[in-house]
Amino acid sequence: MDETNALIAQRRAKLDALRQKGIDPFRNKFTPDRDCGEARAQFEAGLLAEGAPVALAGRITAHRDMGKSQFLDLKDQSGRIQIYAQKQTLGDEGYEIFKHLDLADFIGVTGTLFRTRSGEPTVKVERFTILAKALRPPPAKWHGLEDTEIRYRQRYLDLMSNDEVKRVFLQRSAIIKEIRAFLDARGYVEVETPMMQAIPGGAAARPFKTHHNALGCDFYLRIALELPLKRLLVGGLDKVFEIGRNFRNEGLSRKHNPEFTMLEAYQAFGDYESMMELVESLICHVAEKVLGTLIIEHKQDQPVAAAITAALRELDELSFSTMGNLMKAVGGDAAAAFVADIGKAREALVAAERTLGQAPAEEVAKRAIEALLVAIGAVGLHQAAASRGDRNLADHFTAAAARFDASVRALERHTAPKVINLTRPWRRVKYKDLVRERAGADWFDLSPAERRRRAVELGAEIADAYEDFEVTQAVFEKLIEPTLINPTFVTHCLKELIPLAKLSPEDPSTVEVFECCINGQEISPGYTEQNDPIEQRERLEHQAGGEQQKLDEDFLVALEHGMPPAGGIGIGIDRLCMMLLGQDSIRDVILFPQLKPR
RNA sequence: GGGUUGGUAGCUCAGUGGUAGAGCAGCGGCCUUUUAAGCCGUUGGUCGUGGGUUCGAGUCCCACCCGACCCA
Repeated sequence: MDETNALIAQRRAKLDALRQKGIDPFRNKFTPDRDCGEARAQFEAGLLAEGAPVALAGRITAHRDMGKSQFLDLKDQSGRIQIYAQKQTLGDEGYEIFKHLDLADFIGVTGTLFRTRSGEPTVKVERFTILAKALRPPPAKWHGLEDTEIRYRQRYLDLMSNDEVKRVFLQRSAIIKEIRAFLDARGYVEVETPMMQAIPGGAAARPFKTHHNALGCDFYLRIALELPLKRLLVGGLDKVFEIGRNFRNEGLSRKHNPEFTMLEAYQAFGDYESMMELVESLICHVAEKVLGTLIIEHKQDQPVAAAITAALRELDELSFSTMGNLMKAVGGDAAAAFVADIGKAREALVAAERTLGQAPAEEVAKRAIEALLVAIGAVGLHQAAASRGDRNLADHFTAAAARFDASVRALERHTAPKVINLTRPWRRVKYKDLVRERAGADWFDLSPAERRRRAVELGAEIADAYEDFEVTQAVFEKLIEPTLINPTFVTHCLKELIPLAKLSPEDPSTVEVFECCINGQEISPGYTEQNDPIEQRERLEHQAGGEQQKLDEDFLVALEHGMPPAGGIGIGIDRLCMMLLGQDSIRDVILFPQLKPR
């Protein structure tokens, strides 16, 4: 945001020069007769003939100066079209002004369509108007904008220079539009409920707190949409939904933004089974409308590149840090052999990295793993000899081998193409059956202490304070959920996890719910909603844990007035977009992700 | 919160203690069908911030700020 920059000063000087000439560089209005992309497409399709007049407006994104004529690229949301200006058409003065236009300026042009020698549809400019002068230079011409911090803080620059980013956000908009269309067609009514609540409920999460001056009381930003929507079921709105922002005062990560968008929908006289059908149909509808397919492939170039870069650093670190001590411990020849082996592994890694972009990422990952196995072999071979001479060195080798192992595991996650197949019907499996499948058929027959021990054996992190059901849930979240790439309805979860759902008559230790997992993430929960006010109070009191969380008494009063049996769902819109649009980070599907203020 | 890693020109990046660089963008010149146009010339830096070590720091050390990734 440097104000003294020479490039900015130059542009301001140009602005002043224009004003001197009596030209207003910030116009109120110019009316194009079509979009840039539209004009190009219509010309290509023969709908506009050679010589057809057009009026277009857009931002200048490139220019090729030929002396007495020049080509510019004009870009608007629809796309890009080339324009061509000649000195003889614009006149000496007009051409002089045109020549001093800057990249990123907005202009409007009128002229006629023609095709250049190389076949490019082009507008021969007859008149032009400067619509908005850009006083700062745009980011790179063909590198795009790479700096993640600027991309997130100044998203407009990201959108301006990275077409792929623009595409993602246009598709996010299309996804939300199709969700509305789908629910509307099924007779759901869209409503809006308060974001500021005296008692935040409907989920277990830390809320943001704010204060209302006139009312003299505190409010919380909502953490879920659930409780107001259920009040509407009581009121007789039988099919309702809301798409809105929730706020949770918790950590930020690849999967979490403090404010995120949820869809919640409730249907009177539905249950968790009818809601599974809804979720399945809704997501398939959206995928087909927006993507035109139910088979979604995710590129893995970025995680593979990151894993290889990390592995290269490990390799370099090892050869630099051990060389001297290794010479002392095992002698020059052996040390040289070791370094040569590591060097070979390094070369193979670099070679693999170079093929990224050409070869499929999963092939690259496989080659990188082979390279790392060479390095691990070399470490193993020399470790025994080295450890006789030097204790610290042996520790160093052990640590290095462990880090290489970690790198291999990271790469192994990407050795198969990542494809999500949304073709129906989606798998439905009971929570307990899935846990038995992955953690042992006898899982629920074990004593709590045995379960805890096996969970640790399986690699889950178990805190001492965990209750028994939390141990099972940790196994589910850490070991099972990440493997559920294709859509899976995990039904009948443990009742302790979900206080707002009805118990399952066939197994009262579970509730009639599902968690729909896709892409290794929970995307959509759905319940047969609890409508027994007495039962609901008990469950909430048990969850509330006494004083720490206040009960929403008005919600319980509403239930006492009678809520019809109902099914409800939530869908995390951001995660749905990540899954459908192949984005690994929630920040890449939220226009303005939360960052710390500068 | 912890680990790893990054911040150098408008952008993308080099720069392993000894005169701060390249490409693109910019500015000037040549060129009336170019398209990552080309050719010639040229401007541009608080090296994230603040300390320290040193004859000398973009580079080494310490603290802090802001990102990214992984973990909690």
